[in-house]
Amino acid sequence: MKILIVDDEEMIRSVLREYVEFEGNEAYEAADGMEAVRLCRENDYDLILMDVMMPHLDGFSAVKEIKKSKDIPVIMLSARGEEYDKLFAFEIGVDDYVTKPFSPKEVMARIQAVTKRSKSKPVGNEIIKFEGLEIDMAGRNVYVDGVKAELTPKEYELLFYLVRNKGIALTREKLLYDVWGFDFYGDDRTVDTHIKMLRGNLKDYRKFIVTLRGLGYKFEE
Amino acid sequence: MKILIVDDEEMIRSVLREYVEFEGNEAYEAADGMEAVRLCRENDYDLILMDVMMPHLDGFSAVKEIKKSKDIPVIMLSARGEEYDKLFAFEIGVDDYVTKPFSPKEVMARIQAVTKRSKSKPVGNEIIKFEGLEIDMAGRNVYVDGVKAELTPKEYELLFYLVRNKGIALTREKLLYDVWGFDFYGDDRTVDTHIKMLRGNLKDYRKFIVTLRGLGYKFEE
DNA sequence: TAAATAGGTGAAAGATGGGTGAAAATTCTT
DNA sequence: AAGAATTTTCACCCATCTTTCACCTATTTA
Repeated sequence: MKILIVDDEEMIRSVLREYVEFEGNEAYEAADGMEAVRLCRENDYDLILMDVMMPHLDGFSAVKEIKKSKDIPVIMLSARGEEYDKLFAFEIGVDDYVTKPFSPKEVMARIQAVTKRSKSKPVGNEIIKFEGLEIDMAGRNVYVDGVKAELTPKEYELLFYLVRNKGIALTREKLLYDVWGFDFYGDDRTVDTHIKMLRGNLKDYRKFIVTLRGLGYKFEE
Repeated sequence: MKILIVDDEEMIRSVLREYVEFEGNEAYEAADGMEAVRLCRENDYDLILMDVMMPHLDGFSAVKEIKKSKDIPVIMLSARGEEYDKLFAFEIGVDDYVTKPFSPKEVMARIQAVTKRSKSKPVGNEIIKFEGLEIDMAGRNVYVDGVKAELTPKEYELLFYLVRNKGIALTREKLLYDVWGFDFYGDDRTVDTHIKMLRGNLKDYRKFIVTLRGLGYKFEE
């Protein structure tokens, strides 16, 4: 098993590495969220141990970014008393979390549990329907009145994001950050163009994508 | 929640029943499509777990028949490798499907997902009410006696700000600074005009926006 | 009561924002 | 390497929104 350890403290990384390797795994290290994201783009890991508080890019944002392209189990490491939203953690797909200071043994036990669990993780085939618009996020399929709509990758991402946040007003900035990624530094109007394309592909159901003048867009049933 | 389990194998039915009841739901059983259709005519269920392959009347045909009169969420149970037309499943209104052999846990997760989805239609967004005035900040919606009020961006911003600070006296200067932005160097009376427009759009509920002579405005319940 | 002050109002000029199409840049295929 | 597909930028245009301002009415004060 290839395990990526992400923490800004060299000491913690080396302690974890020792135990991870002792159990017969390969350990890799990253000193902050940014580096973790970069490494995950280029390599495949079986599990990530991710600290919450780090310079440059915090653990949550990093996980969010990584989970966009790869579904890797994640265990968060947080300092005792560090307040964070567990529900939020669950939403972005964190599998478990450990509070510092932790015993390495405890971490190893969590690793065992998570990897065993994720192996039997079911694949979702959830189908969401809005009138004649059918959306299968897991299967990356969208049907317009029963006919498969051929969307580009960005269009799928954008639509899925809008649907996941249906009824909520989303600014262009938020869309760019969450759909395009924190590292996208481009024009706001990029969103407009993709919305245009998406609307074109949704035919009659373009009505679900509502423009909020002066703000952005939202998906509304 | 009343859940109807439809499968010709007694074993599968009882396993599912156990889990369904464990989660605090009422379980009902049918051994084939025909029986399921009959039961649905006479009773109301909140969800149906329907096997595809069954004697007398298969799952698809049964669902098609049931959906004619009642819109009940359906999760299909299909054997691995059983080939069937997913598009057809979409069309007749199947909400999700699970492949056998499945872990009961998996099925329960799907049930949760499907029911949560159909329940959370009112998006769970916080809607603040003042008599017949409903305000949904996340969704950028304002309803006056149930009718959507079409506000301009500034009007939304202004109203939301007033409501967030309800009961608090706000000077024109503070409103300009917080709603318009620190970099706005314009006339005080701009606020007046927007208040006017806002009041016009709130109809009877204009009364909530109180003028404080010599000071500014406040929102008061 | 008259004058002074503050807020309400309507109209009109000016600014802004978003849809759109096309072209440029990038990425993916062959 | 060339070609195709996709993403991104950008400028134009029009509808909408914002802001100002002059005038009016209401309230307060002298």
